[in-house]
Amino acid sequence: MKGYDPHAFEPFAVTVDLAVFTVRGGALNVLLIRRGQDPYAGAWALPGGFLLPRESAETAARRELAEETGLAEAVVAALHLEQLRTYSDPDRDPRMRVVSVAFAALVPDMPEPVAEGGGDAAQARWVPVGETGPLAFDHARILSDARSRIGAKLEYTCLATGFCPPEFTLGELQSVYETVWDTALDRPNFRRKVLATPGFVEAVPGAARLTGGRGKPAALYRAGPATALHPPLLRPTEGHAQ
Amino acid sequence: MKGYDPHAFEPFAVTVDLAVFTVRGGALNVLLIRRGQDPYAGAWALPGGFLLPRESAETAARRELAEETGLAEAVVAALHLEQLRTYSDPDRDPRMRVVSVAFAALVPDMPEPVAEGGGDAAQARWVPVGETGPLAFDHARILSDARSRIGAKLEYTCLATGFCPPEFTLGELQSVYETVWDTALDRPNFRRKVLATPGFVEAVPGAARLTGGRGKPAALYRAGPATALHPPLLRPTEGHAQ
DNA sequence: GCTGTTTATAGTCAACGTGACTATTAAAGA
DNA sequence: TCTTTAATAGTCACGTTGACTATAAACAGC
Repeated sequence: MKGYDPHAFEPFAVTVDLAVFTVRGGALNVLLIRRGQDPYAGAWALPGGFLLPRESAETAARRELAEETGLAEAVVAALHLEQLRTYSDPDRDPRMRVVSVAFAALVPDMPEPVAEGGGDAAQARWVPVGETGPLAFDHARILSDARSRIGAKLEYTCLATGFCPPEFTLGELQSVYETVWDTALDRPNFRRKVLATPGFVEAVPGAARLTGGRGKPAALYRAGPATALHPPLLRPTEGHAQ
Repeated sequence: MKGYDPHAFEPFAVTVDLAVFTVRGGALNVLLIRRGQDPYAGAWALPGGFLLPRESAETAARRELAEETGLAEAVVAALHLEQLRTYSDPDRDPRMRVVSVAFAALVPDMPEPVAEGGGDAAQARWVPVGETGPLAFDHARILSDARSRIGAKLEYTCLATGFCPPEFTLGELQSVYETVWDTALDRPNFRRKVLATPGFVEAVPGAARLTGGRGKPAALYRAGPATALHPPLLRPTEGHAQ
């Protein structure tokens, strides 16, 4: 089955689809674009597009992300981008056979809703997950898969810092967990756990942020070199004992 | 970028590649086939092949698995098959642009090395991971990714039973963990943990296997309905405290 | 049969992580 | 100044886990 006779295989179109998440106003938001073209014209969809002839899926995903969000290439190159899975149902696109590699990306809360790429995608905006209406193609399914993957990975990786600006307080980090998991966490316990995990966060030498907040000023932290969380930070009320 | 102008995208070939694992003789083995055709002819490779026009990647993976192993369709349909990730480097195939969706599969130790599918693949055999020489394409990378994914999933899922026959002893289950992780586990502690996890295994009503073994006969268990392991069964010596 | 080996199973104990709290400190707003 | 809000410090009991020891039930060899 691995012969390379040109008639032995079917040509497919290959796309990437991106579930780009951010935490905004106490809710987990996802980036959606309004489709301007034929299948599902006018519907909201995840950003994405076709692979160029010499692009890998990851390269294409970062390119699309830069185009769609208007972020600088250097910023996009540093973002957490994770391949989710590939969707290949024969009928997932009404027109033709399209195989799509889905990615999940995490970005800190961005100043403006979003810029717009070329003249192709009509609009782009942040929408709280759960308030997205029906989406084009199987994008609701992709979004659902991405959401649960991100939630699960917060348990045993350090990627929560990907939702935070370069310097952040432990309160901000905790609210990332609380927003993604949609649960409340005990503040002292969260703090104890995060600080007890070597390399998760590291204190910024001097400074404590006074201005905006209306409580005791919090210390600032940066993301540390660790990527995994051992032992994991399990979310509560997830149908398990202890 | 999501227009459907037929000239807007490049056609790709799409394949599936399978990392099929089993535990044989105290080692984790992977199923390899010897390529009979042009690119990398004579080299060992993971089984796989092109998607048929109306197949999803998962359907194609199960079809290839059945063809390559000679297992009955019903058996293949019940196996644990998990999408790993998609490999899309532009140069991963020297001939053309091929995007491959990789899967990992777990099978119990099978009686015979393996049957052979059509007349296409020259040979198929089980090889201990780590004793595979160089592999065709980027299959060494895929195998490596599959191996670490399987090892990680043993920690927080119940899929270890996928390596076991329908009825098994706790000693056999433990040796699956020990083989995949390549570490020794304390037997009483392993037993306590497995039995304390509701739905992981359930005792077979009557019977204890006496024949083959040369110690006290062990009780037989079946895989239970649970799929997740909460709290996880963390592997030791993995660079973390406790 | 007896004895040693092998494996399964039972049980103990201390260390650690975690959930549930309470208390204190330091800012902003009334 | 007093209240409110949030950060930080600290306590305590419980459950899980790692490291052990002990017993039971088979077989192999003498």
